[in-house]
Amino acid sequence: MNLPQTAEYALRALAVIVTRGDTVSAETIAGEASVPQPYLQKVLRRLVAAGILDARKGPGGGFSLAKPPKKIRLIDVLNATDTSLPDACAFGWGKCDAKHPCPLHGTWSELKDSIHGWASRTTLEDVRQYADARLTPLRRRAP
Amino acid sequence: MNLPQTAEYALRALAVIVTRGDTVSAETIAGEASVPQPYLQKVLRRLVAAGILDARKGPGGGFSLAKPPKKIRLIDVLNATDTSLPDACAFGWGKCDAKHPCPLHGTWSELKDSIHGWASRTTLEDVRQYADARLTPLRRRAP
DNA sequence: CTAAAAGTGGACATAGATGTCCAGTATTCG
DNA sequence: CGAATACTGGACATCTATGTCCACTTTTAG
Repeated sequence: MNLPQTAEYALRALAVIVTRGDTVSAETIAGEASVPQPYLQKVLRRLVAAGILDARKGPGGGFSLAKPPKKIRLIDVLNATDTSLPDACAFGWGKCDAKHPCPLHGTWSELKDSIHGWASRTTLEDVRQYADARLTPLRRRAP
Repeated sequence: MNLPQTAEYALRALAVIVTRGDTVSAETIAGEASVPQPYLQKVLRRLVAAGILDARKGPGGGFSLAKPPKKIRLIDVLNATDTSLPDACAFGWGKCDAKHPCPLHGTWSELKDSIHGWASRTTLEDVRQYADARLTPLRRRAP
């Protein structure tokens, strides 16, 4: 019941990029996010393919967000990394809903709903704000 | 971000056993829960080893709960199947807490807490009650 | 124009989760 | 007692996620 490594790495990379606010090279991201660089490259490619990141080659190149942080929901990131959230009936039924529930339906729905809610509601803007508020507290001191 | 098959199978098996309320053979469980029997046996063994189920050999034998449903939390079932819930820092930091948070700490904690809460709070008694209320509505009709 | 920086694409390797099988052991019942 | 019923334990097969490597292309800057 964990995020796949791939998805976690994607989130780490995006956290680095969004807190920096501009273009960051794969090498830098790998260092800051403690991700093996060869694999990270592969993950970043997927985020580019999904339209979440822009890539720029050549000296000074790297990766930057392709849209405003507020427009990038965690669920978009998870989709881009082939990470499926709990969806199917936990009891293995093809049709399973409130009208024709399997024995696990109630219990399982609670979990599903809360995970889906989290992934749909949270955006990179939330990550940015958190990091901004908690990681650089000096900036916010009263004069 | 799904439960491992093994854990899901364990939950299915327990749902069958708790709704029946007495000893059920592996063959019956496999049929009702749509789980391949050879693998199910392996899963059931783990639940026995963890003290969640009792096993009885011989004709009329099978598996039954080793304790009252209320005493069996989902998290116990997950532990018995080696299913770890999200725990470590999503950013890869060794130390990461509210005082020294990584950039993902806030976002990640929301998810972790809700999954942990669900698994710790929910017991097989909840599953039993749900099944009892929703799956056999006839029993509950007014006279 | 050319050399260095940096991303791209795909082949290949590995480990752990999933799943099958079979020979053994215990228990019940006639 | 002995035969049928179930559970037990472990060996073995397979597939997917993870991870590495390398040759290639594009872009910048002098």
